[in-house]
Amino acid sequence: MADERGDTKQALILAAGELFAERGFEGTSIRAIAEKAGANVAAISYHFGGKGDLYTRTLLDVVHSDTGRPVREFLERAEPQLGLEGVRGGVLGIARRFFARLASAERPPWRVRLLLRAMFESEQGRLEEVIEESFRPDIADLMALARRVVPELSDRDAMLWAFGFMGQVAFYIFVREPVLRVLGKERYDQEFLDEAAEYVTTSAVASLAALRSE
Amino acid sequence: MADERGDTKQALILAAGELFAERGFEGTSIRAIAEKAGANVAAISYHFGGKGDLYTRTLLDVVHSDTGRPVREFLERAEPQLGLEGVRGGVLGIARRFFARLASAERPPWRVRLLLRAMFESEQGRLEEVIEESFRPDIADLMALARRVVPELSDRDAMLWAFGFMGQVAFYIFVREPVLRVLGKERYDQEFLDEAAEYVTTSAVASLAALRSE
DNA sequence: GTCTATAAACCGATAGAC
DNA sequence: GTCTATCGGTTTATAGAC
Repeated sequence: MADERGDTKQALILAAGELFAERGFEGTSIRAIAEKAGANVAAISYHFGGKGDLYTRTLLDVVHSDTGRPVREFLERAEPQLGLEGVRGGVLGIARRFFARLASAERPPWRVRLLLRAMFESEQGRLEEVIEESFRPDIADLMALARRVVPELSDRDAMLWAFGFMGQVAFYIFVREPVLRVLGKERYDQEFLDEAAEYVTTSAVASLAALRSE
Repeated sequence: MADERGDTKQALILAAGELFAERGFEGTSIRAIAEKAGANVAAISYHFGGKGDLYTRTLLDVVHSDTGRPVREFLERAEPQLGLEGVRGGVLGIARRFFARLASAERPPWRVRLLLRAMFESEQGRLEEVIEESFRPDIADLMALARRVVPELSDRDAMLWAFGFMGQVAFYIFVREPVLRVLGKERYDQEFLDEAAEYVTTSAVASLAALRSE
């Protein structure tokens, strides 16, 4: 930390993360990374050991970059018990924050895309860390949220509800291109993201109500 | 067809499809494909022209392999107008057929995974064909199904409902590894798939009801 | 800490024998 | 239609000069 500026190192992580997210691990060469980062290829071995270690580093970087945990934060300030009307505003806020990442300029969407890709390509190392530090906590938080409304919800039902919510949101990231094609758009615009967040919320609340009345 | 046994060719398509689905285009070498197919590397150039053309061929093969269109088939035999109770059985059947692909041995799950990967990795060619012949028709069918229950549904709402349904199902394929890890299972078993199909149906019907009463 | 030069392995493609 | 042998290019990684 004392004798390293960390400038090149950070530039490499940033460039690598973006390239890995868009082209995948195998589709990204260390030369492309170095070029994008304005650094030398040898710097990758020097700073990280190799391409695989750099990949791991980019994943950890995204996982630990405190982008905020919308669900957790809502849980902390919400009432211990919620009605269907009370939970709607919370879920909508969460959905909006998730969807905001898809189009935000300051926090580029490749981060969440990198995580999704890592979960998809189970081969390449460090999936363990992504699951335990990102996926599992998010699912657990969503399950807790569901139980604020329906306390007697079984583990299985709460989990299915959480998967259903995450699945709907994730869909817009991992099949982005087909969705945009069908929409006839070049990129997600704010209007569509708002409507999508609104619908996902409606769906989640309605599903919760259906689970309660079973 | 007359002077080719088609044995090697078919074996190559099958082996390539499975490898592309699991490791991606860049992560799969023609040597690995040839070995898995029990053929020679040169056979790939001979039969298809090159690796890229073989990839295209595997995609077209999956798209055109008439695995059945559950939604379309239900639409054809269902009443022109459906109540919420009437649609539930149909949606459940559709969901079950989708989920059955995740664990079936005879119709291997890598086919749908290959399609999803192609939609995710928008770079590699022939995405157009996958969208137009698989994604768009499925979405259109789902939208038509929604309108059997809520005829006055707007395009936007019908589409969001379709995306929501597809998203939930796709989630279990796309993030298979993390989901299995959280479930503490090695692979999807019939019991879980049944419960998941049941929940997705409940969620879809409840969402439809919510859209109708808005 | 940065760079050039290069090693060693692998890649896709194919010429040419059978 | 199948195979071996090989070409030319690219990959990751690193030794060694600065």
